[in-house]
This record gives sequence, C-alpha cells and structure tokens, in this order.
Amino acid sequence: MNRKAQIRKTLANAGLKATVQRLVILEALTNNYSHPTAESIYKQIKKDYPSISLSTVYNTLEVFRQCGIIRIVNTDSITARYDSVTDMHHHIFVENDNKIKDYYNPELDKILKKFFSKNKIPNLEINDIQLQIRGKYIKIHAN
Amino acid sequence: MNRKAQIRKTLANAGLKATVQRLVILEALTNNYSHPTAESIYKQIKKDYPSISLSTVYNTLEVFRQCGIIRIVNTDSITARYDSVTDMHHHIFVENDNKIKDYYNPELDKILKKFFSKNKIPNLEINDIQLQIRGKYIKIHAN
DNA sequence: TCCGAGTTAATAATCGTTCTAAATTAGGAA
DNA sequence: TTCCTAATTTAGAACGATTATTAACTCGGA
Repeated sequence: MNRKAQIRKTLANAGLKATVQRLVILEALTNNYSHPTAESIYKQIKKDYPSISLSTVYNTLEVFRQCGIIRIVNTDSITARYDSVTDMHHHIFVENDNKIKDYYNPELDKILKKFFSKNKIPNLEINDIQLQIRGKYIKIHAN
Repeated sequence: MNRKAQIRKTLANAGLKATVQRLVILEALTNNYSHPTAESIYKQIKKDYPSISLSTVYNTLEVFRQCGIIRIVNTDSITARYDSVTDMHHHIFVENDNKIKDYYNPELDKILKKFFSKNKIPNLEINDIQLQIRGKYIKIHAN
C-alpha cells in the first residue's frame, strides 16, 4: 500500500472524512521527521495548495490529536510541535539547534516496561512512558 | 541552615542580587510541589506582597531559568510550568486532573545511566535524561 | 551621601492558538 | 445526476500567555 492510501486508511479508521486538507496535512506531517510546528506545516503546504488556511491547519491538527493519530511533543517551549508517530519512542532534544529527534530502542523499551511492572506506582494506570534525552552535538576531531 | 538562608545562598551562588522579589518568588516556587504556572505563583505571592508585578514574576523566572536554578517542565500545553528541582527526577502526568507529580527513583536512574553509557548516541553529549510517565489515577474498590 | 548599574512596575506589543460565523464542500438520498 | 444536510473550511476577530518597553526605583559600592 502506498503512502497516500495509507493516509486515507488512517483517516477512515479514525472515522474522519478524507478531505483534501486533511490528506495534505497528514501527509505533510508523516513526511516530516522534524516535529514541525503548525506554522511550518502551514508554510510547507501553502507551496502546493495556496488556498489553505492557517486555521484549518490548527483545527485539523487538533482533530487528529483528539482521534489519537498524532501527538503534541512535550517541550519547554510555547509553540506546539507535532508528531505523527504514536508508537512507543523517545525524543532527543538537541540543544545546539532546537531540533527534536526520534529515538527508537526496543531494548530500552523492554527495560522500562519491566521496571514499571515490577515497581508499580500506587493507583496509577500507566498509558505511556517516554524518555527525553537532552544533549549537545559535539564535533569529532579526526586528528 | 533554614529555608530562607538556603534561598539567599542559591541566589548568591548564581551571582544574583537578593532582592525581595527574587526571594519571595524563589521561596514560593521551592515551597510548591505542583509545578505552578507564572500566573499561579503571581497570585500566591500577591497575598503577602500586593505590589508585585506579573512582569516581574515572568522576568525573574526567566532569569532563574537562565542561571539554571529552576526549569520549565516539558509539557504539551501552552502555559509554562516551573520546577525548582534541577536534580535528576522524572514526572508523572496525571490525566485526570492535569497535575504533574515528581517521581524519584535512584534505582531507575542507575538503570538509565547504565543503559546510555553502554548505548552511546553517536556525537551526542547527554546533559539530562528524564522520563515522562503518563497515566490515570484509578479508584481502588475494597469490596 | 551620591552615583550608576541593576531591577522592578505598569502597560503596550507580540505571538501562538482558539473562536466565530459565513461560505463551501462531501457524500448520501432521491 | 441533482439536491440536501451536516461537516468542514475560511478569514479574521478575539484571546491568553509571554515578552518588550521605558520610566521609576533601589541596592551596594565609592
């Protein structure tokens, strides 16, 4: 199944009409691994689809979020950054350039799950566990 | 050393003048474990010190943040929430009531540190590792 | 005490987001 | 297909949180 068909399927599963706007917004987000802001999704889409409204981008992202097909990344910034991956994964916050990278590591996931099944937090039903790794990229000198 | 003396010391170590405003703001934050917003710190302080300005609260929190004596908690919300604890700890996001609780567990910290010293991320110098645990509080029925 | 840098207060400005209401559109029924 | 209705989109106003501006104040050193 190609990407566009996959996106249509995601919308159908969520019970959402497959409007042009929803298709392009979700496609923009799934093609973008930089955890973009609403504004930057809007700018990207506007190139090919100039009549799109910023409101629509915000509204649609909020609809997607409520359906659970996207998320807002937890950050210390005012501006929301969106993530189309809802499977278990972690984030690397790169201090040099304000980028957020995904970090996948099934071994780590296993360790975390094991830890919290042994060490239950009283009365809490855990829905999601996510690591935030904050760091700086360092230059490697070959000499 | 009492709390007020400790706060004075923290300011001195950061090279900051110990003004009344800074003292009350930092005291309010260190006494408050709910990761308050700027607005709620402002309201709390205003009771005892009515001439304080909301701007001062914002400015001062930002000064503290830049000095590294407080942090902004990573959240998916528009409103910044502040944390006076900068030692390694994690956060529990309680979905029922929008509260953020601290989670300390030295054993977990050891596991995480060990994992990342074994599994280095190329070119990345890690400054902080933090877990975000999202969940719901469940009622326990005794019968 | 006086000076000057640092700090604060009040408020205007800005930014990101949400709301509102009118226009448009999608998709089902006839 | 055409019509109908509810859902969706658009543009722009409104809003809330934060930041900037600037004049007044204050602290600590000379």
